[in-house]
Amino acid sequence: MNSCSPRPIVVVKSRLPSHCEECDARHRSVCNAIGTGDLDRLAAVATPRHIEKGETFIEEGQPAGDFFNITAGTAKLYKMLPDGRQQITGFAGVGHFLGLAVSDTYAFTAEAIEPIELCRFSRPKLRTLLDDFPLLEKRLLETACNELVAAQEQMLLLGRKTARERVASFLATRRAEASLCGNHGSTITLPMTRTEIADYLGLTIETVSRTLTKFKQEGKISLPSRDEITIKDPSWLTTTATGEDTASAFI
Amino acid sequence: MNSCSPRPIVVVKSRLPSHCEECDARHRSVCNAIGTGDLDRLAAVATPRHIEKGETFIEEGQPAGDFFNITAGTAKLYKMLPDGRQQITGFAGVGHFLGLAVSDTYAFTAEAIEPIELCRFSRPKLRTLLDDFPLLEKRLLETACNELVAAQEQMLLLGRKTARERVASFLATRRAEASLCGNHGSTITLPMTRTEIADYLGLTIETVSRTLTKFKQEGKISLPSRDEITIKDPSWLTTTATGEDTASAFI
DNA sequence: CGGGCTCTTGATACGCCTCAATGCCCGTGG
DNA sequence: CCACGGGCATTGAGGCGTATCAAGAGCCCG
Repeated sequence: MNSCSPRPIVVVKSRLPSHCEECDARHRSVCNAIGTGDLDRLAAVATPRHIEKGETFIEEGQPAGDFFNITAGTAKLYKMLPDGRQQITGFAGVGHFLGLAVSDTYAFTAEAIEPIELCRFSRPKLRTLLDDFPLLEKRLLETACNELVAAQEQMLLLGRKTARERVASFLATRRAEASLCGNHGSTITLPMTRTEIADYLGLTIETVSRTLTKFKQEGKISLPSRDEITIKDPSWLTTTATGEDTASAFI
Repeated sequence: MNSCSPRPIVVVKSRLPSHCEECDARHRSVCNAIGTGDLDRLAAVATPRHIEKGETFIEEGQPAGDFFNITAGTAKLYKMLPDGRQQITGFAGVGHFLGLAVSDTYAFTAEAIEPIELCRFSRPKLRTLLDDFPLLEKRLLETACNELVAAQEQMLLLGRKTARERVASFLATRRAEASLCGNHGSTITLPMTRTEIADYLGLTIETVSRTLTKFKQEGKISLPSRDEITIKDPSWLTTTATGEDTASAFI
């Protein structure tokens, strides 16, 4: 869920297996469970691959044979209904590990919204790795738990929040993630379109757009460009995200 | 998420630590990662406890010191907004393991909607157990992944499904879970109230009630009692749950 | 047989969706 | 350099689905 790719996007050279030590994902991914001395073991079972923007590399319902670790770029993860409605369940950035489903088919589709570099692991190869590095399994459990917490937060958003609260929550989360990545400025850069934001928040593109316009008119944000948003009032954002601003005093 | 407690509820005698082998959760929980010969090790670190209906045993935001394994009854897991709106993120039944959050505070509240029997593990004690039984950690990762898949499915429901589809999905899921527990009848028993169903589906109690009434009028279900629902047309249920019944031909 | 609870049903309001048009940005080619 | 076109975003008008507010019905239990 943490998409920390630098902007503007520069050409990223494909990472060879032997380059695990200099990988951008090295320190923010589960890979950090493996000591530098054993990195060649990891590199031996990881196949690097490049994914174009718009290309899907995991498809819902298809046999789940591989796992992926993103080393550059961002993907959207989504589920679809037969009539085409879709729900984005999350965005996967650098360091994100994908394909954890125990089931034999993938539960969601993953599509690149920026050019992606990733490492592919086959199921049996990952298994041997897990057997040799118990710490790796611990790290996977940790990340799964963190994603579970994020999923519950998203359920609260989708089930109970208003459009205003959803958009504010989205901006607050994006800003918090940017901070984690070392970017403490008040301007956030969005790799996704309005449509993708809408599909993530359970809204329509028009509602997202109208809500952002309203925030701008209220002086809380500004929109320097299509993919940039400047937060002018951070504390307002967090209170709006949870509805505290409209909540009348509750005794 | 699997609540398989028999109805009507009979008095369940508190399970002493040494009784792990005859525990109802023994074979459907992570406990099955521990061989029968080592059960005394498990029993030694598990503190059995009884929870009354309506009592909470995990509170959102409180320090996360313990883990729980439910051996009888059902709990609702929910998050709340400052103004009182709440979203139930899941129901935890027999065999469900709770408290997996890596963070130092709980991410949700757990409240018994039926009388509950559970085993409590302190954080350090679970850690030693995990170190001694690597298989247990594998099982925890499996269950976390399964919950993640369920959470994504619920996000699709909350973000993109209509009230009709939500209620149909809920009934379909409940029926599937009952089947897993050996109950293959077409009547499902609900341990939760209409309000709780509404808070789980992101709806109001009135909408849930109206939708069920409509399904009854259409001859798809019948409502023998307050907490029982008979599915008269299972295939209709699954198509309605995904919107296939209203989806016009998409070329 | 009443009291309190949950559930059901009805009337109305409102937030978001839908449909449709316009505007903006940017790459392309004359 | 500017006209053109395509994609994406914004804005507007109107409709629909679900929420809200308000009774009334059914059920359980004393």
